[in-house]
Amino acid sequence: MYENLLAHIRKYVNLDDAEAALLQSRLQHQQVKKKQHLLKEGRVCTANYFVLNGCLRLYVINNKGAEQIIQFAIDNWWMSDYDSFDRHRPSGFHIQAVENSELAFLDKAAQTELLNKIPQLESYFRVLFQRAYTASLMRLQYMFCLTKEERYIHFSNNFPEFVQRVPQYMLASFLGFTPEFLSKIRAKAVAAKRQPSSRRR
Amino acid sequence: MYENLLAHIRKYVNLDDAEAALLQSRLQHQQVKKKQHLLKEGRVCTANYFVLNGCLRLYVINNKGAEQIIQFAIDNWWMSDYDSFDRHRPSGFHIQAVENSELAFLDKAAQTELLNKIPQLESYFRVLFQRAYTASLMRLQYMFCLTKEERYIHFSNNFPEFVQRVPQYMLASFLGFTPEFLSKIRAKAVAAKRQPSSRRR
DNA sequence: CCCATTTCTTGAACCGGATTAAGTTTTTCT
DNA sequence: AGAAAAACTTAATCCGGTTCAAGAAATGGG
Repeated sequence: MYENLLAHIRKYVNLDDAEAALLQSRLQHQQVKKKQHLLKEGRVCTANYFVLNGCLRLYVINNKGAEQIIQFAIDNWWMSDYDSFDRHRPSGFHIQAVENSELAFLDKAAQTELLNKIPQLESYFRVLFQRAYTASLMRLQYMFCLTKEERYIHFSNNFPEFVQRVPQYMLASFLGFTPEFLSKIRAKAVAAKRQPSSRRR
Repeated sequence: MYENLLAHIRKYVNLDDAEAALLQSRLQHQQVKKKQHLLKEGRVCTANYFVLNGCLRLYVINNKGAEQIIQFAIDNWWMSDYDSFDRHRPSGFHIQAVENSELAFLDKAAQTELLNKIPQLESYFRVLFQRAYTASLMRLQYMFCLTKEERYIHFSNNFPEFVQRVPQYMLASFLGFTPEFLSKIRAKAVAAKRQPSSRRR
């Protein structure tokens, strides 16, 4: 059980058998069906979720009542509202399954205990948060420096499998534009493929 | 020396005298003048900087040749290109002093040694990166959900001192719009203040 | 297998904010 | 103090992308 998670942790730090056993004894397992919520706005986020397989999304409802996707989590990613989780404050986010998913999770007590008893986990999460922060700054850079069309092209070149995996309207939301505009970009790309010479005129 | 930094660390974790002494022995000190660079695009980032006082900015040159500010660091903030720093890869960023600033910094060897010898520092940085990541997701949320004018108003309500501290064209860049547009927003705000009743018509 | 729901597409009208260009004010340096 | 550089303002024009509306296609649950 949780072999994928243990393997993921061991890519970054060493865990002896006792530590792995302790960790496994505190991990909880959850199956969620597509569209099932793990967190709703106004509730306190009580878990740090690890996606064994499947896909989650974290989103807000904006002032026009529309869903705005802030983050996705796929296989081998952690997801939580860390501010709500750590400080026991009501969350402004929703977390929902995009696909039927299999999750491992730690509640707050388990997370705290494990960080105390297994110092390597502090290293593990330090590295993960450092990378998540770096990735998030890169995302801000793309938001600032690229047009919406360029952002879509860049993203679909870098994560072609992911583009196949989620509905287009969710991808549009994540990239910061409308589904209608994404349709237009794709229509343009198809037209360009059909008559490649026209791109050069 | 470095009392501010030690105090900052001790807000999050315990450090005994020996650990504090070890840390201080590895910290280096640097004064930088306004506009002086700490990192230029194409170079490897060799330090993790802590701002004792002053202000730094991290920016890129976009495809139109203009500076795009990604992040600021003021008193008691760490700043680095962590990807470049950790993996010894050429950076795509510039780091420059916005004001004359006093810095403490750790080079890669010192950072590695200290993280190994003082496990609490892993906890300290884990917490800081977790918060930085959370803050960065909030920033993405504002980028997605607010108009540029709303973003300026929100930011200047939340960080009024900071708005006073940096040139307007840098603030405009950080918030993702042009200096001309910021001028327009401010002109509008002044007009509204002069004739408050007109806001209600 | 079929109906309901979800997702995707297309086009016309519109708008938030960029661009360009010129002038003004403020700061800095000697 | 005086000149140069840096920072800010204003206004006209333009465009990337949204909004709105309606229909078409795909998906899925009973």
